[in-house]
Amino acid sequence: MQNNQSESSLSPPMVHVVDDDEAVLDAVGMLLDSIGQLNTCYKDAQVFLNAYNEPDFDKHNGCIVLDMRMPVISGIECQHRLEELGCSMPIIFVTGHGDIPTAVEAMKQGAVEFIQKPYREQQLIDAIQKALQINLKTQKQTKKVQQTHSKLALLTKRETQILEAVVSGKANKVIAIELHLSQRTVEIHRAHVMDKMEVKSLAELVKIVVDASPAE
Amino acid sequence: MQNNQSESSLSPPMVHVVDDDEAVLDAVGMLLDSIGQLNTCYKDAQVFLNAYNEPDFDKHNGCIVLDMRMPVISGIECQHRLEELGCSMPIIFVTGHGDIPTAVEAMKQGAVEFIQKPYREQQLIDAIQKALQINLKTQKQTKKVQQTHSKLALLTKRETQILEAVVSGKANKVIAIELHLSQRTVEIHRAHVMDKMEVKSLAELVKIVVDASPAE
DNA sequence: ACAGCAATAAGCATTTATACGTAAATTTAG
DNA sequence: CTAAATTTACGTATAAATGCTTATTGCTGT
Repeated sequence: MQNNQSESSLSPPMVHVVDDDEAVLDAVGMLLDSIGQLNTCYKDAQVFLNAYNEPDFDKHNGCIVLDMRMPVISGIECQHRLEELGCSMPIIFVTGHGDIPTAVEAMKQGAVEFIQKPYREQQLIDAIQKALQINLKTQKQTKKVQQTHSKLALLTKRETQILEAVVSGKANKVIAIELHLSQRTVEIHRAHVMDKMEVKSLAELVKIVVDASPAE
Repeated sequence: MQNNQSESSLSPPMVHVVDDDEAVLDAVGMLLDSIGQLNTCYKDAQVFLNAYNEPDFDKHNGCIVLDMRMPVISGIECQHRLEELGCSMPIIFVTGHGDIPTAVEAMKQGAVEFIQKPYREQQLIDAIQKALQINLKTQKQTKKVQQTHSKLALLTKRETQILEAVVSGKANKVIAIELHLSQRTVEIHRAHVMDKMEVKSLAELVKIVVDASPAE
């Protein structure tokens, strides 16, 4: 297994715009073009989801602007499908005839904005900017966690055991007794752990391991 | 100064109801009484905030039902104040004449529900139940974080400085040079930090400090 | 003004903990 | 069977924790 992380944070983010009203779609597309923002437009949710499932589709770098009221697959439905597909891009909803329960539902599902038509262009641009900022932050965090997991995968069983004990704050002496080992053996495993995890201090080790743990 | 954290996770949760309409307030109070749910009613946000700032007020065990439209201090304003006061109780908004932007704003600020009047009683009960569940889940974490902050507040400037350096992984020797101190002085401050933070190992220290840091 | 206290700083000595280098034996998995 | 993993001994060096002591500063209450 290798490090297959591409440097997505370096490539420009894509804004995916989904709206069944072609006039709106074109307008938003041109608006984004005018500010030099990379974008792709989709005439309905199904077309977007199909594109999303293409192997070369970047599922994590950018954000999504979703119209609420669309035929066949609604914005909310699309949000749910994306959730299931593990999409990490923030969603901005745009709607003409929204009601409060729908807006609340969308926000509870994690939407970053819910904008009503008609809106000022700047309003949408601000929301997109904010969404992209959130996305950038998520990406960095996710990347770090994945890198830590790659390193953790390189540890042997014993090393993992020692790592857990060390991170939980036990002294080498204690670990040695608990695992029926000599102190020297613990020291060597510990040194290997520090090497493989690419850290120079216990503090760093604890931080990256805790960060990459279940609760987050 | 002592450990003044009570074992709130063991005591029954309190539902705080804030509504300027006395009829509504009484009705909700009785509804909650009828299902055996501990509750306190407040006739406006100021009364609630005053109670909140009483020293014996449990700031973390329960949830809050907030009316949106109230004189002097609105629901949203109250939410903001509570946020600033470090309140970790989930908020359920109830409103008669809400609009989408307000609802979206409330949800963005972390509200768990936004219910429109008139609502079915069961709807409110479900929301409260869900809020209390969320509260239970986050309580232990929040409690730990606040306890850490209490301990951090007991540190002197120097000790805080040393803490930061230690947590960032620097050796005493390095810290001594950077702060123009002798190693012995660093060792003493460090020992005081360990005492005051009530930890026995560097690993524990790093964990509680990182846990209680801005990014969370 | 003076005594008392907390914070800060530091020296000296001791013990414990951690980090490595060298060497070698055993076990395990491909 | 070979390579990687695991284990350990002996020894040295650096780092950290701790006890005891001293001293300066700045604030506080009488």
